[in-house]
Parts: sequence; C-alpha cells; structure tokens
Amino acid sequence: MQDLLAIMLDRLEGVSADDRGVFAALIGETRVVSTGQVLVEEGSRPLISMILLKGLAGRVSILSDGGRQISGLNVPGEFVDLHSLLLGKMDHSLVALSDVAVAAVSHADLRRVCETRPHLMRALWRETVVDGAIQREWLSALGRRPAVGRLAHLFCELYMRLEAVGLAGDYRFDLPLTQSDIADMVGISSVHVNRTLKTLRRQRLLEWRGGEATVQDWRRLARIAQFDPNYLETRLTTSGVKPS
Amino acid sequence: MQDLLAIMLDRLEGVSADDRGVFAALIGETRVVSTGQVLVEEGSRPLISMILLKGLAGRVSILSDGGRQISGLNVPGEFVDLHSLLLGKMDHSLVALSDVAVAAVSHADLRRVCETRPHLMRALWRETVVDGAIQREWLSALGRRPAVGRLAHLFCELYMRLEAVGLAGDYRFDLPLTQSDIADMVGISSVHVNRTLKTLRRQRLLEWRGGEATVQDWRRLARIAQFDPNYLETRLTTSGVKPS
DNA sequence: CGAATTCTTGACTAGGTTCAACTCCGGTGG
DNA sequence: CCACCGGAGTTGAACCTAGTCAAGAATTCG
Repeated sequence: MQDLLAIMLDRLEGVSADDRGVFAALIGETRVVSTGQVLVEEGSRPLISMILLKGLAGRVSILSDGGRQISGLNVPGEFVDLHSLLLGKMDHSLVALSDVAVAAVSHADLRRVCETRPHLMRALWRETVVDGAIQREWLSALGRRPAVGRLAHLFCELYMRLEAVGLAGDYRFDLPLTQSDIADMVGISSVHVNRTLKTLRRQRLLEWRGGEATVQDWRRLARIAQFDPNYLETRLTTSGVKPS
Repeated sequence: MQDLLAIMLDRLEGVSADDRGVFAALIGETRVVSTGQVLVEEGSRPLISMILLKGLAGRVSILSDGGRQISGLNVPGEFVDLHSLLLGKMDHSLVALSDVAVAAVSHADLRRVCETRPHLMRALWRETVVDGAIQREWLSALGRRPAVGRLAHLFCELYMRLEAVGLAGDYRFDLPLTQSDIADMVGISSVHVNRTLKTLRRQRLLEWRGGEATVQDWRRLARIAQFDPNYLETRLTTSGVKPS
C-alpha cells in the first residue's frame, strides 16, 4: 500500500524532488472502507480529496428512473476525486466497489501548495486531464461498440492500468467486482454481461472467475475491443513492458 | 465574436483583473474554418490551444471499424483543446461541425504565464474539469438512457450552455448540424435520430428545422431527458435567468 | 437549374432487455 | 456439522428497441 503512494508520487510529471516531498507531506490518514460504502456523496462539498491505495472505486450516478451508471473506475495509485478541488458540489457519488483503502489530502493544503508550486499544480491538473481521456474512450465504447466490444475494451484497459501500477502481470489481475458492477459501467444489463462473458470464455479470450481475470488471448481480445492504448500511454511511461 | 472572448474571460473563476489582462494579451489571431474541416488532428502534438468564438466544434474519434463517435461538443466561449497543453498526442480530432471561428493561444505562452500566476492556472484547470463533468453526463446518457432521453438531454444541455453565453433565449437557439452529427453524439443511427425527432415533434416538445431549434415544452422535455442541470450550474453563475 | 447532401419513411433484422426460474456459493446460526 | 439463507451467477423465452438496407422527397449549394 505504501508502494502505491510511491508509484503515485512517481507518476506526477515534471515535479521536482523538492515539490514531491512537499506534496507527500500533505498526505494524511489512511481510511479503510468496505464494499458498497459511499466514499463521497453526490451533492456534497468535499473538503478533502482522496488517493486510492487499495481496491476499486467507482463514480456512480443514479438517474431519476433508478438507473445506475458507473461513469468511471479508479485503480490504486489514482486520485478518486481530485476534481472536487475545483468544482463546488459533487455531480456524482464515489463508491467503494470492493474493499478499499484511501489516503486523504485536504483541499486547504492543496490550495496553499498550489499557490507557490506551479509544477506541482500542473502535475495535478494533468492527472485530471488523463482522467478525461479515459472518459472519452468510455464514451466511444458506449456509443459505438456492441456488448462484446465494450467488455473486451474494459478488460484491456483495466489490464493495462493495473499493470502500470504493478497490480497485474502475465495477463492476470484481481477484479473483485460483480457482474452488475460491470453492467453499470458498460451500459448493458447484467444478464447480458453474463451471456457476453460466456461467449468470450467459450472463445478462449478471457476468463473471469472468483474475482480473478485472465486474458487468454490479448491480440484477439484487443481486436474485438478495437483497443488502441494511445489514450493511456501518457500514464504508462513509468511502466515496464506492455502487451503487444 | 469579441463579446464571446469577453464572456470567456469573465467566466474564469477567481482570477484578478491583472491576471485576466495578462491572459487576454496572449490571445492571438482569429482563424475562420468551414464546416467539416479538421481543427486538430488525432495523433498530432499541438503547440497551441484554441478558443471557440463562433460555431460548433466536436471531438471526434474514429473507431477501427469506421464508426464515428463525437465525444464532446464545444459552444462559443469555450476552449476546444485546452487539455492538449497537458497531454502529448491528441487522442481524438477536433472538427468544425459548422462554420467556425477560433482564436489561438500558444502553449509556450500559457506555460510561461502559469508559472507565475497560480490563480490563472487554477481557472484554466477548472475549465478542463467542468468539461469532464459534462463528459460524465454524456456517459450516463449513452449508458442508461433510451434514444428519446438522449436526444432530449442533449437539447436541454445545449440550450443551457448556449443560453449561458447569450446565444440562446426564449427557448430557441441555432443548431446548424446534421442529424448524422447528432447521431454520432448520442450513439444511435441517423435513421433512428430522424424517427426519434419525429416523435418529439409530434408530442410538441421540440422543433428543429432549418438549423434552428425550439424547445416547446421545457418541463416535459427535461423530464423525459432526466435532465438535472446541477452539473452545469458551476459554469452558469455568470448567467441570468435559467429555465425552471 | 442540376447535383449532391440531407431528410424521411417503410420493411425486415438483430442485438439487447425483461421476467422468471434455477443453481451455485459463502456465511451463519442451530 | 449441517440446514438454511441471501446474494451472485446462469439460462430460457418472449418482447422490443434500435440497426440496416433501400428508395423516394426535400433542401442546399454551386
């Protein structure tokens, strides 16, 4: 968990060791939250932002007809709600999709430090912008890919993001979510997620059982997904090997 | 067009008159671009960012199967590609969806000014974050709303965004796009856009002909859209009346 | 005025939803 | 230790929303 903080710090681009130290000193208490709990409530006005150290957190919007959309997923080493530093009210909730650990940074501290450390501010800005790039890719998935493509794409993306922080390798990673969670990310029904996973399994592209996912054929999976890692590359510069 | 620059400057939050002046001085030549032309190419590494002064610009991603997704739309008074200041390669293209005018700001200038003017940098950061909030809302639309809801939502959003910069009022606004453009924004086929618009027209909720849109019944349209303006509010503080 | 988009509509198809039942699993308490 | 419980996963059948293909009407543009 501590190494994830290190990875996160390491990823801040163009920040001097000095600035990095100052930022590291702002990171507060670690909090552990269990599956299903709300980290930040829609409509609230947070005074802190959180760095995810363990588990998976999702951005959840509830529509007025009861529909649930998960508009983003965070993996360890990422800020979950850095944007709340700039925005007033939260336009969505943040929910622990698995058991989670987070570290808090107060907005007051962040603001103060940003005043005098432009490179640090820039690096934080960049984090939110990378987030945006991922969101755009999700938009293309929801708008223009069929169910198989959406699932395939999600698994490709998750593999690369987790691999970049050392939580995946050898085409395997933990994914302690329910099929309903996935359904709400890719915008299809949970029943259809189930059926679609079955076809991926039958084609020996992807296994996902007991919370562990295995990509059996990256090449073909990426093709079905129309996966182009370009949008992630920016964040993967610290990473080692990437799948081809 | 000049007033749009003024509006844009005015919207930068928490920026002193001094900083505002410095920023205004960076704004360069105006360029006019006609419908369908590419403003920024996917894969390029821009050295400038552009402020939209007139017309509509779209973020366009082309999938490897030829599908087109428009993952965002800019209205006058917004930066179209401010995020390119932080990211390396463009992960999508920017296209003039109508005849357009843009003003350029060089990245070198922006970087220089950001070094010494944290409040200005913060305001720019905020612009990109508001952009992200809109993207999230689009995600919910694509993931969890049926075709009518998506169209209704898009028209509600556009009305409010245009109204905020004085380009809409009295429930009318110019929308010089094709039905295909809309189709690629909301992730349905253009044929279905056509049919869906027809039902909205028949229900006397929305008219859109000859490039001009009229919301005939805001209340009901917003209900169908499950439109909650919360996510835009942040940007509407400068605006006058808002629809109820 | 002619050509090219764009819009409109119909008929058919396909992908995904819904509802409902049944299974599988981990946990919990008797 | 086992019986029970609840949540998650699996499957089938009927239905429906939206996609595709194709052709004709209406606009726009040169």
